[in-house]
Amino acid sequence: MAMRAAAAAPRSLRRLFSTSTFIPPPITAATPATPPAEPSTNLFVSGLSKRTTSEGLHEAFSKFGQVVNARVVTDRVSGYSKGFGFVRYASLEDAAEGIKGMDGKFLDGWVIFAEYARPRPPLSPQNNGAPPYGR
DNA sequence: TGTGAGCGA
Repeated sequence: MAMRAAAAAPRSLRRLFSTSTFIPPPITAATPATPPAEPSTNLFVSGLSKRTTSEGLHEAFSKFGQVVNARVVTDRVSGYSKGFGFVRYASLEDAAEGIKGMDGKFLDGWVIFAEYARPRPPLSPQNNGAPPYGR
């Protein structure tokens, strides 16, 4: 009565068992999507309004933790906001609270997203932190 | 012009 599911196995799965090459899609491999970075005091905030400034970020994120520094990325030529910024907290726990307290929330009329910033190598002092594309 | 999903000079 019951043993009929095995016989009625999906034809699609038949190939997987007949194939000698067991190559399942690795989950730990590089994913096309953007994986969340590891916990850090540096937060990456996106979805900011063009009118949002670093002060707005600092005040908005300071309500969930001690913000050491907040900065909105702006264009050097035009000076306009790029629509995202960075917020650095005093500790990792404050950063986590800031993410859970501001991620998916409204700021300046726009829904913003807060997450850990990607690990980035520091600038070399020998180059005085000058951009590689600046002769 | 800065109505876009983006990681900083």
